[in-house]
Amino acid sequence: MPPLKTGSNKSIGIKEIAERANVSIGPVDKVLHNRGGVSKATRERILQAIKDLGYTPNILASRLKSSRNYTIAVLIPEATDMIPFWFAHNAGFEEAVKEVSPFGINISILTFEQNNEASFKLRVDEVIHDGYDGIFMVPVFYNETIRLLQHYKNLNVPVIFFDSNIPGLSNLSFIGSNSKDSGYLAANLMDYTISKKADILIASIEREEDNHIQFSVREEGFLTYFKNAGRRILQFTDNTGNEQVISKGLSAIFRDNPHLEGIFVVNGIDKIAAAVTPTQKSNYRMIGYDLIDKNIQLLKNGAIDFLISQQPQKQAYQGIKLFYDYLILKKPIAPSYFLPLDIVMKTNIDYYRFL
Amino acid sequence: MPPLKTGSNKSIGIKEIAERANVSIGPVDKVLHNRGGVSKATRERILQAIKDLGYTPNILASRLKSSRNYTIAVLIPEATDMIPFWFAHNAGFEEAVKEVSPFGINISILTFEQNNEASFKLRVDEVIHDGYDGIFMVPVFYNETIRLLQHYKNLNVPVIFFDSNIPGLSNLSFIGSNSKDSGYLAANLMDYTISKKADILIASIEREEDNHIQFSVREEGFLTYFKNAGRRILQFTDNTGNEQVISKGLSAIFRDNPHLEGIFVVNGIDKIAAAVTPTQKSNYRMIGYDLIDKNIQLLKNGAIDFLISQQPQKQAYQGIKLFYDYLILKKPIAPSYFLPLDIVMKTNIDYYRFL
DNA sequence: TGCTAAATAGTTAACGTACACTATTTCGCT
DNA sequence: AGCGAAATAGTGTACGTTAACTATTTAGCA
Repeated sequence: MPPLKTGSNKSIGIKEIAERANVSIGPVDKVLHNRGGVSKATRERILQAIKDLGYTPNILASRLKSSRNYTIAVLIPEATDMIPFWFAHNAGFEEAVKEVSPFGINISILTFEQNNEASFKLRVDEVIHDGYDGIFMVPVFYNETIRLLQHYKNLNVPVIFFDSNIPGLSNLSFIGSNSKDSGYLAANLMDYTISKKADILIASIEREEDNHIQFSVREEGFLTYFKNAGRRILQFTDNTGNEQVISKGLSAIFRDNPHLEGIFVVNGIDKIAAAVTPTQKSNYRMIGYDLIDKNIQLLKNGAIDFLISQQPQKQAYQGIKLFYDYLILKKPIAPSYFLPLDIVMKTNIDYYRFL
Repeated sequence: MPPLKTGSNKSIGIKEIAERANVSIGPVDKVLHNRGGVSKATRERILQAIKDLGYTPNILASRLKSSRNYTIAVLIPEATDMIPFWFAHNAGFEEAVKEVSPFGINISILTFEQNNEASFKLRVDEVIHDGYDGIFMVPVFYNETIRLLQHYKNLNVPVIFFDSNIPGLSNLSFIGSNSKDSGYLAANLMDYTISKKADILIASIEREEDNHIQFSVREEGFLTYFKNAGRRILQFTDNTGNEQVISKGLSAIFRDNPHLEGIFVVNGIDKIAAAVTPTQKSNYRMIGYDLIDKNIQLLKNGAIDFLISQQPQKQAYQGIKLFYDYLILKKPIAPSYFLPLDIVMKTNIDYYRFL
């Protein structure tokens, strides 16, 4: 059998289609870019020639000549010691920029405080004022997001959400993972690792600076799985952030619930896991979120059993490449891209530490 | 804080470095490509100018002009109904080719029969005879692989292994996953999902056409985890491929081993799972490999609990992009790239069905 | 009909690089 | 010193596209 070859050899350029349409390359280029100034008849002929010859633009030559630059504004919460989650995206942005910058796509990273609408508004003002060719953002605050969208809708500038979604808006696309499914998955995994009738604790940490909606959707997914399963599900919510307090609270729960075997931690698993002694831990399975350094440490030493990762680097990487697809390659963009929910444990964590 | 901008604006080309080195672009180009014909002194000056100005070649212009083409031979076992695993790579190859073909990288897929060294030899002959600019291959047969490597070593043509590795050879790199770790991971997962002292069965199907080495390494990793764990580990190997026979064999094992709770299937989990009745299945956890269609079906209907994926599409995609990195961007290539071992279950499978 | 403006079509100069080709310099040798 | 070959340096064209600019045609109107 003959080997399968890819790629075409004879390149068909605007010169060829000009020839076939009996015009010079001028009008061809005008047609290709909808720049007007071409009579209807020749336009038709050119269009036909393009179809006949199967013309595909040479993006190399195109980029070389035009050298139009696109700057994408990346609106992302600021990573802090409290919320190190947002650190992870950087690697993805870097990698993506390396690939697409020869094509004129660059990014401006604009951070804001996750719990501070004013700081978000400031950035939105900036983005509107400075004028970007694309927006890649976490739509944390509804009203300001709307404002940004409305401004850029008229300008036909692509806005893509990531990490969390607000459905029904005029953004071009969303890339991230499905929070509800992630809760459902966690429940499924939990179900496998504890005994049939054991109780489960849902633990969370209430902090002003967090994205509550996403967390409650995780919980919703988790609860959906166990609906009518006849398990007793307990709740523990801390709002101090103090390890001593958490430790005390959990100890009381452990004492009062002898059938408890699993702990699903909606957020801040580093705090929760640190508040559980190794002796206590040996009786429970703990599942939580996010491959931040602290959590990886806790996973490795057995304080955490499973982490579910939303692959932030990949979100960043793929997201930027979506702008490349849209702006340079003119490819159609799907309304949403869901990345896999990775199950990470002690024995496969090392493979997830890089992009 | 000012926004972080990426990418440089003022482009420095060979013209600029020529100017700074007080020569015309001719010698600059010669130096850049080591084509000789430049005196030592001017060579030094040019090199210095390149360093001073931080020149990076414009790959767009470079590609546009030279239009040198690279064809990569992909040596991969033929996918069949018996071994559908190799189907999965196609999507990855396609995706990668789409991205790199503007840069002149194309592939020729050459398939061989996995259990037939003669067919492999034929392909090696072909690859040697036709002359390729890169080889991406599954090194199934040792001697022929050596022959191919020796031929291309002198020509400085990059050879990259994928899926399985033969360490210590002169290939440029390997991309795939670590089979031993995958067995170890499976064991870890199994340990979580069955009770403390339960027995485990390791099941496999012996077929001529399979890659035995990889399978035994999986088993080795699995056994390593349970070394000294005090669990009883049973073995079941079928060499008929007949569902009836497998079913009988398993039933006997189930009958004789009341403490059996987990089944680790090294290969051919579709056959094994199909031979277990739903009633029987309710007593066991089953973990196996490969996201082939049949297995996905079985995972969805509960006949399989966990699948470990080696991400064949991703291997294919990343592998081809390695050639792009090496041949076009002249980036250094690491000796090995290990892809994550994904844990897939009913509740996250849908996110793994695409690349 | 003749003139002008508007509409349409054609020409051309880059973009940064590769490389073949030509021009100049260097240097050995008689 | 003068010649020619070898070594080195410089020039120019093309890759396919963009877009500004120029040329031509069409059409409106007095």
